[in-house]
Amino acid sequence: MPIHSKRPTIKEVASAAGVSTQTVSRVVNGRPDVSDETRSRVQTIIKDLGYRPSAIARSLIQQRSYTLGVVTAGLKFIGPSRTLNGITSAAEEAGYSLLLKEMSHFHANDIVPRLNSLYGMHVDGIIWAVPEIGDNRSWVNDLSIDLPIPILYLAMEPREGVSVVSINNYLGGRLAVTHLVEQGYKHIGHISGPLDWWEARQRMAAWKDVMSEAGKTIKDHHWVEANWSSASAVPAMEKLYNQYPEIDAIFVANDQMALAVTKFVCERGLRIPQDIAIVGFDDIAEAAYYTPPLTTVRQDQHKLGAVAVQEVIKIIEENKNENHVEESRTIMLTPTLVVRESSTRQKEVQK
Amino acid sequence: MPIHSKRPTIKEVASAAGVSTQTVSRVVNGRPDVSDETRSRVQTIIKDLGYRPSAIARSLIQQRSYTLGVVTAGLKFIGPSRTLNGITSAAEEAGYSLLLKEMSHFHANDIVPRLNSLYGMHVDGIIWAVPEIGDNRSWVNDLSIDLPIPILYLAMEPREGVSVVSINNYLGGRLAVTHLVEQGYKHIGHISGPLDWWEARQRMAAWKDVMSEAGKTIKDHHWVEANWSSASAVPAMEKLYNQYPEIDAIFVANDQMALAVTKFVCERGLRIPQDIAIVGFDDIAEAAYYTPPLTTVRQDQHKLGAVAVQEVIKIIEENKNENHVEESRTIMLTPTLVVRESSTRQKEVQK
DNA sequence: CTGAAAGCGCTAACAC
DNA sequence: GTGTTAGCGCTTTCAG
Repeated sequence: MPIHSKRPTIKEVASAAGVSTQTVSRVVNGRPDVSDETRSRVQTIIKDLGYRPSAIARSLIQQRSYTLGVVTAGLKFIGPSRTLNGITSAAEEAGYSLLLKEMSHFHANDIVPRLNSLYGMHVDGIIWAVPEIGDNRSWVNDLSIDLPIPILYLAMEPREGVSVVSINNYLGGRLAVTHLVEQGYKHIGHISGPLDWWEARQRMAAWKDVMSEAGKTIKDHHWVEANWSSASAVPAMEKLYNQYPEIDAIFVANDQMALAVTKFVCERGLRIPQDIAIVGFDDIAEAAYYTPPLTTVRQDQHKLGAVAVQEVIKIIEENKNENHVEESRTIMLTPTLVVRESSTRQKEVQK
Repeated sequence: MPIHSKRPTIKEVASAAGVSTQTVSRVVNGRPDVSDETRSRVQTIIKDLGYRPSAIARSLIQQRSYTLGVVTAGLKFIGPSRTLNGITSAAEEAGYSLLLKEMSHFHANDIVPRLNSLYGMHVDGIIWAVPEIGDNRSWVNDLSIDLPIPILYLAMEPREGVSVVSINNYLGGRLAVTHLVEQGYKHIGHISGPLDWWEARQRMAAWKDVMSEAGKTIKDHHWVEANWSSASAVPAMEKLYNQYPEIDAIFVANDQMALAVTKFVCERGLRIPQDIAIVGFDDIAEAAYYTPPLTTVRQDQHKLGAVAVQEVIKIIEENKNENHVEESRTIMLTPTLVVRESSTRQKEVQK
């Protein structure tokens, strides 16, 4: 029993079994060209010594680590975690390990050390799972930091020459606002996320577009910007309600903010959805348990992560073909509307 | 400009600079014993060639990877993610990389392949961040899977011979129930988490203990078991309310379930906290925006993760001393009570 | 079916 | 200051 002993090497196994390291290697890798007798003897020794092959020595010689680098941000929020959850399960399934880096803030632009660190550990590909905010994507076409491995980007505006997997936030926004229009609401306001976020801009653009298609004129006092948090939505909602008293429905850019809006409306003695309808975005697990249950746009962030892993592995495999020309791809996942009580003024609910 | 070219090696840099690989190594590692002239020449070449040192080759020779393995579960929930967030930031600060594995379910007992995989990648230590559930810790004292690197366990009952960092759930439960007793509530029920979880049992034990210390007799119909989710709390609360109609306060084992309880109470036309008080556990970001804002026990899961990293690194460092006897340590973090409106029947709120 | 030699990219130890 | 040698643990290649 190897109690806190040194790591046994393939050499030790070989000499204990009276064979060459080659043969041990063959056994470990399940190669067919070993006699059954030798195989079982070696396997016994491996067990006895507690031998575990070194994946990094293998990576070094094979120039392939079966490891993916993941760069994320904001794990304390549920969105990025759900995505990471999708990444881990797809990676596990595909037999890849994951090297994780979290940026300390969303805006951080010290990209190069992260990239170098991952590349130095011989990752076969990188998933850049930090959302697009401000100019934090300015480096993607910077040739000086180009790496000989693929990088797949999540949650950003599709771009020429890079591979991207995103959820279609614009479509999600359209689903939300169209639903409110169809329910007969006339004065539909918006509480947006921080507008340096691409996703927040997409959701807001959808609100504007659907409203003008419905023949309404958007005014500046019909919306307020907040920062995704429940806390930020309180003053935002107060401001919006004061400057737009006719408001009878609100498209809130995420469910956390919708919770605070619900509280505000409830405290004013207004009824949801009779006086004011609310539609959120995300479909967090709690949304169905708000009072009343929240209509919201469901985005499958788990799938976002899983697809990212599959795509980056696909690119890695393709690049093994010498004469393969790497081409970038863009995938947009489609969100869906989940109708609950917070927005159904009319009795005939279309589920 | 190295556009998707091969990884340049130290040898190529050396010959391009007309020096030995040793000298390049010295420059890369910032050793002082290189002339300024040589250093700058080498640095220029490194830039030009886009050379990035191979961390795994370095790990191989130094027998030290500056990488930690993290095994987690349930990233789609906010608790484990907050802990992981603490782990990533502390690891980053300490200069360690992270290899992440997520168990597909909390109960999973295919421990060995995970451990071997991490060990095979030469991690210097492991943080086992899966909560203790059922017998999913039965292996910790199994000598046959003992590794020559330290494993630090999170969120489990302290045990002889292993290092553990946990939050004191029992104390947290005491804070919650004591508060309700002090507020003058007489019929304090409990909705527990799944009782195969150590943390759920601790919270429940605290409820029982404080109640009997207050001279109350706990009956079986005073509590119901649920499974942490808002969804599970709906039938649980219905059952509890029916079987215990005198109930005037509830200690709910987490904030998600407390949300559903809030909704239930609200829909029955009962007032919180006048008719029924609610205290949760976790202090998720949204708890302050429930209607009414939720009194809850704050556990600093971010810190839990950060402390885990610091501790495991401490053990790694200590083990470098030949004659150091590894001793296990137990750290218990202390939760705090956050009093909000959902439990303050008396006007004089002690903040 | 099995083994010997070479080397992945790097650094420790020692020489000069 | 700088170079040489050896080797971390493994797999590839080729020989037998």
